[in-house]
Amino acid sequence: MRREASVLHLDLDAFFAAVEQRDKPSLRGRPVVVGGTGGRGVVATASYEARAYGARSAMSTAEARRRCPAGTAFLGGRFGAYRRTSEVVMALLRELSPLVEPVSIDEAYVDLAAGPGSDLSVDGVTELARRLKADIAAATGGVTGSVGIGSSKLMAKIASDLDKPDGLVVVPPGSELDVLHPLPVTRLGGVGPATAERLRQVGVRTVADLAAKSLTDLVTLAGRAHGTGLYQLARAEDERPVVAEREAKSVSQESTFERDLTDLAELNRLIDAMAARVGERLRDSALSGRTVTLKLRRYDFTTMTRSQTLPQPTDDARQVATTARRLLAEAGHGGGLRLIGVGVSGLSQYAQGDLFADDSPVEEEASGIAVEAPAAPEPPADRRWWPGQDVVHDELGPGWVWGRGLGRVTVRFEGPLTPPGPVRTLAADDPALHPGDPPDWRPTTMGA
DNA sequence: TCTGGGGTCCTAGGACCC
DNA sequence: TCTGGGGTCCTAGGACCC
Repeated sequence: MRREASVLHLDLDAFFAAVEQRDKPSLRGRPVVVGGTGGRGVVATASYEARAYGARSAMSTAEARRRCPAGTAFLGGRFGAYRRTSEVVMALLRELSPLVEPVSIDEAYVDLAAGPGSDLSVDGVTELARRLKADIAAATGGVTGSVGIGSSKLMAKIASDLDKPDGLVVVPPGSELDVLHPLPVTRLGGVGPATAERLRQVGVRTVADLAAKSLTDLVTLAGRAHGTGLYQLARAEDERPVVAEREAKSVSQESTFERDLTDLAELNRLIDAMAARVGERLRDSALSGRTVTLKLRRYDFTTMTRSQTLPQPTDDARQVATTARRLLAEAGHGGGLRLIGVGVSGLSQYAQGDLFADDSPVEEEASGIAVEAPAAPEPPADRRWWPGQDVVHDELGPGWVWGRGLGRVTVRFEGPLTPPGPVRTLAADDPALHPGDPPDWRPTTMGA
């Protein structure tokens, strides 16, 4: 805990949904749910309008559909658009200080004490946050964020959560415990459902209750590391530094299927495809790893992992795939699998095979698909389109997919800088309709 | 039509080594 | 030769986060 409120936490509000509402004017002010739109999808983000009907992150999309009224937009994610917007925000944070720790695409800590601004008084950081929020909204086309500032990561994060959305809370140094102690323990990072239930059983509901427990009690209850952590957080003791660069510890790829799969050849082909993507990502980041992990989720949702550590690190898709296939053969797949994941951990900087790797196109071969899989059947025309997708029509211009089915696709033709636009239903195989790029939300100043 | 996908960190037991 | 102790690696699972 520092003597000044010099740690800032930013949390963008309902971020995915906010980007969708920016780019799709007809959705502004209306309920929007972003996430998996298939039968086994879950909600990634619900707009505040959708939250009013009870839609929540991590809820199954089926449940959100039950709760939300007709006309609610259920969209798959457009991660390229989110990433671009996030980069604009992170760049603004780096103007405050070089020490910026992104936690996720929509969240970051900033160490203001490492920045050029010297006024770390409560008034000073409040004014800084006010300007930051205005800059973010202006640069992103209206995406808002909640800012918390305090004497530690703990307090900054708690503060940003106190007044969502579009909030600004500074916890003055010295008042940490006044803010912390009345809160439910579940507001502390690291207290999830399991820990909350155990704490409840010993009469702990608030952070003040937690602070009354002895270190020994908490270690017994939650384990050595976690118990010690809880003991300190309850006292606002938090010395965790803001860390700009964190090295990746693992790279993985997983997929839940629309229906449970039982066919070994099909499962092996999926392993190959996932291994190919993992290998590609490893090589993109110049990493290789020694431990290959296969994750399986069975028909009954029980989850297991099987791993094997190789003698040498690898970034080779074939080696990852071969290892994962063997792990699957040993683990079995009786009853059917709903999910498979392939991952590599134990990472190091340099790929062992790099010096000798040919740069011929091994990837298709490595995936196994070109070698032994029958050619994937061309998906039906309407399967090319998914809700929320950016498209462009040769005559009608840019727009986005509202829905699809029965050989048709419904598109709304509008963009971030247009008024709400018209809806047209087209043949799914309309040759004039193409996948599009995320639209630019910034008004063009030069002729583009 | 229950329950995504990408991660991190911790624990615990057994193997193995000194 | 009847019983040690510590350290590291590997594997599996669980809790948690966004």
